[in-house]
Amino acid sequence: KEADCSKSTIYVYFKSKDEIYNSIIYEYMILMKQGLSSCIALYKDYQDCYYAICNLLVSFKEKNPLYFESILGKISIKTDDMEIYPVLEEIYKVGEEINDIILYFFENAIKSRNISSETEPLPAVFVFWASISSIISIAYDKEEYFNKRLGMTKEEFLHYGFKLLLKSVQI
Amino acid sequence: KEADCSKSTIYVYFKSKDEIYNSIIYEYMILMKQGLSSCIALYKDYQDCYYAICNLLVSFKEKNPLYFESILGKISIKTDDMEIYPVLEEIYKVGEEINDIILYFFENAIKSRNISSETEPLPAVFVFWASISSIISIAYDKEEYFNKRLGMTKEEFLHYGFKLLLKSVQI
Amino acid sequence: KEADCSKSTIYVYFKSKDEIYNSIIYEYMILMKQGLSSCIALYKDYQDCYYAICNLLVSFKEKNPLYFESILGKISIKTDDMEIYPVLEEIYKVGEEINDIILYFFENAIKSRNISSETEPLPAVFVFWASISSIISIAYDKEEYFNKRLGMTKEEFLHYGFKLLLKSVQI
Amino acid sequence: KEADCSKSTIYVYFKSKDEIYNSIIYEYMILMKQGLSSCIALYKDYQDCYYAICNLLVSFKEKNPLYFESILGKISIKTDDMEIYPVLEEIYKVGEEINDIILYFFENAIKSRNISSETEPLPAVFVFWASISSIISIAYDKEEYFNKRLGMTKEEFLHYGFKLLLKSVQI
DNA sequence: TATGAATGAGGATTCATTCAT
DNA sequence: GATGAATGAATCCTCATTCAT
Repeated sequence: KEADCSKSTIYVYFKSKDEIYNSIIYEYMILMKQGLSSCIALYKDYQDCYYAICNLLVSFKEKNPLYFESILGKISIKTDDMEIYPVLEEIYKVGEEINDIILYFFENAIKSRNISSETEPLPAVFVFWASISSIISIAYDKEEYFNKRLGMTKEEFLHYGFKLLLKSVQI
Repeated sequence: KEADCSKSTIYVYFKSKDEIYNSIIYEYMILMKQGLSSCIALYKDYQDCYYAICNLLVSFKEKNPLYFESILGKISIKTDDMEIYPVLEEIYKVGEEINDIILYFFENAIKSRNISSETEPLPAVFVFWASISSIISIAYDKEEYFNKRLGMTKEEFLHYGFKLLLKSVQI
Repeated sequence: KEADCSKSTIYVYFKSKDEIYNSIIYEYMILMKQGLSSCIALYKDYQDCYYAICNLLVSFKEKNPLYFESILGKISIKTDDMEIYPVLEEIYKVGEEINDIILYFFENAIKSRNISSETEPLPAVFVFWASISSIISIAYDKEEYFNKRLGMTKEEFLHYGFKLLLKSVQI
Repeated sequence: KEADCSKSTIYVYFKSKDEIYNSIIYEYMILMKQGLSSCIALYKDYQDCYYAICNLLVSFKEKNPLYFESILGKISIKTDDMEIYPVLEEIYKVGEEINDIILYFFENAIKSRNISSETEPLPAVFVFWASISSIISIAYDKEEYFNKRLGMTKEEFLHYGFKLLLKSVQI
């Protein structure tokens, strides 16, 4: 409806529903990568950068609630369907690039002695990736509950969560 | 097949597929609650207890990969369907009890000065809940990738993730 | 419509359209085999038997014009789909049995010196099978034309064709 | 693709898929007629001519396996669609001309006392037409089976079939 | 003349659910 | 209480055809 065209027209541009889905994921991942690059480029202070990245993810959840988890879930996944849907290969590549950006953030913060040198940067990338995205998801899903039981707005909860996580690697 | 009865017979006991699904979730949540209670009861050292809880969640993912996320997602959620499916009310209640158990763990660890008194226990419950479950999920989903790129087994990655998280609240 | 049930009901009994199609073919082939057996059993004179077989085929075309060619086409064909549709295996077997019946007819007629001993019975089975079925098909398809241009009824044409064919092996 | 034009362009030259199909058939029928004329002109010996015609048909099957049956099936068919697709009228005419060529072959062979004077040439045209084309079709469709069960190559089977058929009219 | 873009109508298939017995 | 039989509604997808340019 939004594209103002009939169902059959979609099939002129995409081979199957799977391809539509993968293409959407791919587009969002490209945006995600660009957003992350900007964060790294703009914020030199590691804390500013960290929160900028967190907020970027929040804005993705805000704009694409339905695809948020899918986007993150597609990172670092190889499948046999890659031969059928070449876009999956592209998705994998952007996923790697996204990982590399976060990895760069950790390595830099270790070098500048802002986060503990004990931190193994590569696994930490995935621990943070998983934790942050999951915190964002529950902040949205359980917003009402958090208002009532915790007396916290979604934003307050998110900030608390991001801060707590960061402590795990801070000196 | 496993229940050794026909599809129609299921409808004698459950109103709909949704109700079946919710009932399964409910059963698993009861088991989860019992498991958590046991952890709290058995392990007096806060670290032992923490890892016991983590391992409990891992064993749930192992046994019920398909329901793992659903179980955790259903905690602390109120919906309009509660009037249609009374089991949702029960799910909510067990969810609260599960939260209370984890909360008790945090409060105790704060009292015994094992974890930082700055930690706000109630929001921390949710941050940990979200992070641990998400780390477990990606450990299983991206196992192959972690083996290759990180040179880590699933178990090593999980232990690293759990340890890192705990640091966020440790003194 | 004829089965007085909805499309979905069909899928309770058959896995796919292919399976429906193959099952129909199979049923007709069983009938064909039974019909041929009866001919062989009933008619001891080779000419009587030959025409009885021809007429049997005509009656099949009459009753199942749409499947007639398919039935004959499925004889002696092996395909990779046999693993997917077990009924294809059955179709192949009945096809072989049908071939054996016709083969028996030829061998007997050779033994009884009614048809030429030069005739190689096995290839002859297929030549006759192909020719007779094709003659029947055109007799029905071009009936109107034959009426006008040849001044022959369908039945006259068929009889002429069958007789002509038989001459090819007669002493 | 082969015509190096877009799908829509086809519709400039043809009204519908049916018309494309009929036009292809028509072209092949013209070729068939020319081929048959050549056979008649080139081979004066009736046997040489007969086998030349058979081989011509085989080469048509070889080159256009998908259209072979259609080409032969369209001969001597009148339909109501003739008003919609004028090419069907043309197809009918060439069909008649093809019939006349074969008819001429039979009449000549009867005159020259090479084939039996009992043979009614006009119906024989159709019996041979049907039989030869059907033998060719099964030779291709069941080639593998014939190799195994009959120990015959496609070519051997075809030659055997053509020879057998000819016996039906030989003196 | 040529075509890019679009699509309606249909077709195969699935699946949660119902209901008479 | 248990179930065999049935199905409506939806979903993914195809394809011959149209039409504005």
